[in-house]
Amino acid sequence: MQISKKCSIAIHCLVFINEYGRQRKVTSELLSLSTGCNPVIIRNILSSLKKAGIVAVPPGTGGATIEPPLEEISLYQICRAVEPDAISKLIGIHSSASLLCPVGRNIGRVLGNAYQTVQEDLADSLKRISLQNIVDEYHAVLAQAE
Amino acid sequence: MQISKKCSIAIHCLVFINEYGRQRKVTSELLSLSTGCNPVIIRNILSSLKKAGIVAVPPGTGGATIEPPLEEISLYQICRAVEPDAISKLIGIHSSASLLCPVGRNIGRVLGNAYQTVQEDLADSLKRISLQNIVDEYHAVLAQAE
DNA sequence: TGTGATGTAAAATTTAGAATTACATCTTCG
DNA sequence: CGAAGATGTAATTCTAAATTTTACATCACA
Repeated sequence: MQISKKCSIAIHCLVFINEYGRQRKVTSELLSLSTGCNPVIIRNILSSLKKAGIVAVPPGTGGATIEPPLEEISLYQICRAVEPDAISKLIGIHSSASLLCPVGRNIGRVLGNAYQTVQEDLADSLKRISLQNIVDEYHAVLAQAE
Repeated sequence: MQISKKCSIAIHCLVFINEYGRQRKVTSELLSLSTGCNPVIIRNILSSLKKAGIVAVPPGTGGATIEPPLEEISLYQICRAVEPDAISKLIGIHSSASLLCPVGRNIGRVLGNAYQTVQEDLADSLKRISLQNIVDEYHAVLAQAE
């Protein structure tokens, strides 16, 4: 029960800013048109990305730009910025187990330990993909779509 | 938005069956008491595990048993059995992107390609953990809890 | 100082997950 | 045979989480 589409929307926004940010001012309004979701969601996402140092948004006047070089931005950072505990809550654990049963009393801890490895593997996997990779992929898909 | 607690409940059931299945008949009623969730959910989960060849449930008389050796059952198999497309839908993709925008038109495919790698990594990670590992961990936690 | 932006809180809506109800079916035992 | 104790599953209801919307405060520049 966990990684929502916020992460995908964030990537969409970053690709868009990268493509068009030099030609025009990219506002949350514009991004909301391209992504098809509410401007408020965009603002929340940009706000999170800003706090993580991934984008800069000048106050008052608006218009987002990407801060670090694309190779240095990983999917992990994006995901982490937008949904801080998506990864730690990757696999849901039932909280209703009976304390009267030895299995019920301890299953939570057992699962937590086992899942931690998986979560670390997932984090590593996300760290290996950079925004640069995504942008390259975007251009490849774009070229092929003609 | 994705891996539900069904997977955890399934593991709970399997550990329980492994611990007590030799002494008594483990019914869905009993498992529902230990897990704290509805007998129907347990039956659905056992039914999925049965189809995947992980447990056997004699018709009519009831009482679940584990089929293959514990080392041969991976978390991947369990997860797969219980929620066939949890992994392929690990990270949500927004479907509302505008077709009028080049980014919007192609972002779905771009994200799909990028996420596929992540999904494969996750699957590999889940394959590396066996039910035997979980049972060992359970006994370790049990010993430590005294 | 008015306009076009962003930043957020709070409420409403939608959707997915989980629980419940209901009933069909199966096997063994009295 | 037929009642009892199980599972199998469809259909419905309930609940919690995600998403969207509304509303309004704030900021910079012309």
